[in-house]
Amino acid sequence: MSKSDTILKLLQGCNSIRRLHKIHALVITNGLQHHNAVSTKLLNFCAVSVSGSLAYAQLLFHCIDNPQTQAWNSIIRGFAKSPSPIQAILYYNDMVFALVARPDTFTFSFVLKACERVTAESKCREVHGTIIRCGYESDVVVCTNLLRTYALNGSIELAQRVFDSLSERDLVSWNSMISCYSQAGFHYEALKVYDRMKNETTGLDGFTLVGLLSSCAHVGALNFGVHLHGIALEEGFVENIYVGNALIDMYAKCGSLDGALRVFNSMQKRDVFTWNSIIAGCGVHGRGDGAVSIFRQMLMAGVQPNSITFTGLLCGCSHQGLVEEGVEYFHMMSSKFNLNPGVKHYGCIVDLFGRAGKLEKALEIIETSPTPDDPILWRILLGSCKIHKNVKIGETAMRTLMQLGESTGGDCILLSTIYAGAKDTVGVSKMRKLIKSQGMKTTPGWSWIEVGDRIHKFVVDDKSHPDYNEIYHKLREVIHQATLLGYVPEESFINVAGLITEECLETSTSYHSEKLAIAFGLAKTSKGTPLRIVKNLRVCRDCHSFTKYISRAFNREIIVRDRVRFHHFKGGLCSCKDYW
DNA sequence: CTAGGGTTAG
Repeated sequence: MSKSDTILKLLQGCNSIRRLHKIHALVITNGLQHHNAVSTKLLNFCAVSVSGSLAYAQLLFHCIDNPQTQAWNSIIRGFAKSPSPIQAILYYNDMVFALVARPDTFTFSFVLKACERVTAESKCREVHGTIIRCGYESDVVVCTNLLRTYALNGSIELAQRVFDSLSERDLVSWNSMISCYSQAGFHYEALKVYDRMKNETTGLDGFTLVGLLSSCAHVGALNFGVHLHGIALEEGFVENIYVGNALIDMYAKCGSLDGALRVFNSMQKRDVFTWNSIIAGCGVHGRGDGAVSIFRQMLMAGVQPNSITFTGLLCGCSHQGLVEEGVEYFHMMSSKFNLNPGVKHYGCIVDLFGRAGKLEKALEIIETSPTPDDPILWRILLGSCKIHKNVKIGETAMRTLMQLGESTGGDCILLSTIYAGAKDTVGVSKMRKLIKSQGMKTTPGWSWIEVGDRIHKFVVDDKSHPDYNEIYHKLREVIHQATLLGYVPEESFINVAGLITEECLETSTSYHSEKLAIAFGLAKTSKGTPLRIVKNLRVCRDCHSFTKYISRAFNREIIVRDRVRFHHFKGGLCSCKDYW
C-alpha cells in the first residue's frame, strides 16, 4: 500500500480534529502536502465534518495547486453553512474568475445557500445568470435552491417565475413554493399553489401539510384546515410531530381551542413547539388558567420552556386577570429557567397590570424595565388607559411616544377615544388636528369570514362583493332584530367630531367590516352553524355590543379573532367578559 | 464524494 493510500485510509476512520492534525502532520512528514487526492480528501473532511475546522480547511485549500471543482465545492459548502457565509460567495467568485474548474450543480446549490443566508439578492440574480449559461436551468434541485433564495430575499415573484419555468416539478419543489409563500406572508398564494398541485400526480407529504396548515392558521381558514387534518389522518401523517404541532396551531388560531386540545391530547410525542402552541392557544382564547395548568404539565414532562413559552403563558394571565400568577411566572423566567425577559415579556406584564387597572404599577414597570424607550410598551399602556378611561396617564404615554418620535395615527386614535370617553371635545379635536397636520396614516380595517371552501374579505362600507345587495339587505334586517332586543348603536363621540377612526367614519349608512362579514355569514350558512370571523384590528365597542345581541337574536355562536385575542359570543355574552 | 423542503411569539 502506498503512503498516500495509507493516509486516505486513515482519514476514513478519522473522527476528531486532533486526529486530523496528526494525519496532517503525517502528510507533511511524508511530503504529500501537494498530493491533490490527499489534500482534497482532507479538505472535504474539515469543511464538512462537525469536528472539522474551517480555518484549517482554508489552509489546506490554499496548498492545493489548481484546485478542481470538488475542492472548490468543499470550501464553498463549508463556508455556506458557517457563521460567515459571505466567505462562500467570495470563494465562488474566485472560482468563476479563475476559469480553471467549472462550477457544477453542487457548486450552485452551495453558493445559493450562502446567498440565502446573507440576503444577497443581486448576487442571486447573477448566479441565476451563470446557472443559465452553464445549462442547468432545468435542474430541479438547483432551481429549488434558486427559488428559495429569491423568496427568502424578498423576491417572491422571481421565485414563482423560476418555479413556473421548471419543466418538471417534484414534491420538494412544490413544498418549497408553498412554504416560501407561507413564510413570506402570502397565505392565499400558498393555498393556491396547492390547488395547482392537486391536479398533478406528485402527491403530498408532511412538509406540504405543515406549510398549508400554517397559512390556514394565519388566515383563519378552519374548513380547509379540517380538510387537511382529514388527509393527514388518511395518509398517516398525524404521527409526524411537525404536522401535529401545525394542527394545534391551526385549530387554536382558527378559533377552535377544543380542536387544538384534541390534537394535543392525542399526540404521542411532544416537543417544545407542541407545548408552546397549546399554551399560546389557551392564552389567546382567554384561558389563562388552562395555560397555567398545561405549563405545569410541561414542567412535569421534563420539557424546558423557552422565551416563547412565556409569551404565551403571560399573555394568558393578562387576558384572564391572573395578576399574581403572571408576576410569579415572570420572575420565574430568570430565577428558575435562566431566561432573560425580553421586551415582549415586559409588554405582557405592562398589559397584565394595565388591564387590571393598576396603571401606576404598569407605568413603573416600563420606567424600571431595561428598555424604557421602547414604543411598544408605551403603546400597551395607552391601550390600558383606554380600557380604564384614564386621561392623565394616557397623556403621559402619548407625550412619551411623541418625544420618542414614535407616535402613530393609531396612537392618536387611542388617546382621542380616551378624550371622547371623558367628553373632552378639546382633546378630541387636538388629536384630529395632529393626525391631519402630521399626515398620519391609519390602518384600514378588514374582516374575513370563511364560508364553505372560500374566504370572503370585507373592508368598511365594502361594496365590491358580488352579493353586495343581498348582504346590505340582510344587514339592515339583522340590525333591526338586534334593536328589538335592546341594541343601541353606539354613537361615537369621535365620529361626531369628524375624526377618521381606524375603520373610518361610521354613520347611519356606514358599516364596519365585521358587521358585513356577520351579515354575510348569517345569510350564507344554515341555522346553528357557528360564524368565525378574523379581523386585523381590535373589535370596537359598538361592534362588540352588536355581536353579543346577534348571538342571542339568531342563536348563533360567533367567534371573532381580533388583532390580539379571541371573543366567543354566545347567548348574548362574550367570553372576554367585556374586558378586552 | 458533495445538493433542495417543515411548526410556535411578534
